[in-house]
Amino acid sequence: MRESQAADARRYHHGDLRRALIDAASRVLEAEGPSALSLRAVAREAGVSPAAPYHHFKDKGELLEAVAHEGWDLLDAALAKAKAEASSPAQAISELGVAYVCFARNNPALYRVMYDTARDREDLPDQMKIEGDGAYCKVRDTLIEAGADPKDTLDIELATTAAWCSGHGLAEMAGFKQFAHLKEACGGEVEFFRAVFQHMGLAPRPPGD
Amino acid sequence: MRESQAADARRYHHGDLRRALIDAASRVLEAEGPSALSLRAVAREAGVSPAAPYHHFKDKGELLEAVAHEGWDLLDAALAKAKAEASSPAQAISELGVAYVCFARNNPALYRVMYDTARDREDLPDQMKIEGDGAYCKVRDTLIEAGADPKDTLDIELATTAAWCSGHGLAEMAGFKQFAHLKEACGGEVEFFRAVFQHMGLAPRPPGD
DNA sequence: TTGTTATCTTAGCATCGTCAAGATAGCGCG
DNA sequence: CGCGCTATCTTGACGATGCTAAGATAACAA
Repeated sequence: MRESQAADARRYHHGDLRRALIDAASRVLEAEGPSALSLRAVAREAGVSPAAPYHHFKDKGELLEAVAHEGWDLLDAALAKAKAEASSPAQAISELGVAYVCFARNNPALYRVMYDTARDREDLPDQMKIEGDGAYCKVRDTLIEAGADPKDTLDIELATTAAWCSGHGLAEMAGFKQFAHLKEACGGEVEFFRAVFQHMGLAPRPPGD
Repeated sequence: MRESQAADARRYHHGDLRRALIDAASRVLEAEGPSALSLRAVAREAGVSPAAPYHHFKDKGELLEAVAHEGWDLLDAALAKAKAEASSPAQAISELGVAYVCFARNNPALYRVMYDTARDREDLPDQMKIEGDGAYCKVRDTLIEAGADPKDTLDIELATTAAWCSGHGLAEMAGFKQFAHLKEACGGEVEFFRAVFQHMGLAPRPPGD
């Protein structure tokens, strides 16, 4: 019997179509890229009619938002893991950056959807809000742990913004083959990320700051 | 003989439809945003049938590439102007960044098309090529003029890449209203850009580097 | 003038997002 | 158990999109 399944989700005819649609969308996204992510393709992948999604999402954008939301959660988890594994706050900053860019490189289509939907809403997801304990706050906290003055709030916010923008910029650029030879010269993609971050002042600089 | 009109452009029935289509696309883009930029809308704006563009562009992507190309030229000009007006090489670096972000903020839809088409080609336009005298090279030259060691080519390329990524990252983020209060606290949008760049090590740092 | 060829239009195809109306199935209530 | 209610899903349709094929048209070359 299906009634015993976990989660308080709707489970009428299909079971939990909302969940199934998000998963189907993620599958299509990974397999065929963002341009192939049509509502009808998602419905097809989930094995339902083209109009079925409209009983769970207002429109296509709302489905994408749900997919993006999962993406932000994944990114948040990746950053948390990187922070936890760092040996020092100074190292943590650099590792957060590397983890961020690696996430974007490993999930390029999802990363794109995340920012595209954010742009459409002219807003940012909770994970990047100044309040709370999202990814943005993880970066800020790490900067404070690394020695930034927690009392100079403007300076802290600016530094966090600078770090986030740097990571996002590199994440978007890293996909272009223009940088292939630089990655090679650095001895690998991750090493390339580290080297670029050093030039951004995000990696620990040998002499005192 | 091409008749007397200027430009060696095609001018059969319409005159110069290729040119007119690019202009129409730019107009649609500025007026209605990237999501409204359909081939049919552009044809409508130019006053021709929906199939007419296919005699001048292989497909929609090629039209967008043409629009993007003009965008990169505009961006290049904006950077050249900023560099020319800077009072010192160190200032020039910061001013290049500010000019870059301002361009993106003043032409958000165009900026989007520029990078979207570049992503589709998995390549970057000439303006960002390592060779030549495009925008990328302007940044690199300015870094050298500001004191970077021109012999350490890897370091130079990494520094240029870091600068470009920082600018792009800030350009993309600057559109979110999340940062409205930061802009206010800095006393304006441009001042906000400058402040972020300082945290990225792109603005001139008081003590010698 | 005549023929050629580039240019543009008309008509059509498959797909997309979305909606309205009908069918279906699980649930509560008697 | 039976009845109805309502959420869920399907069918069918509309307008719009990217793109193609076939025909009309106008500039050029001879």
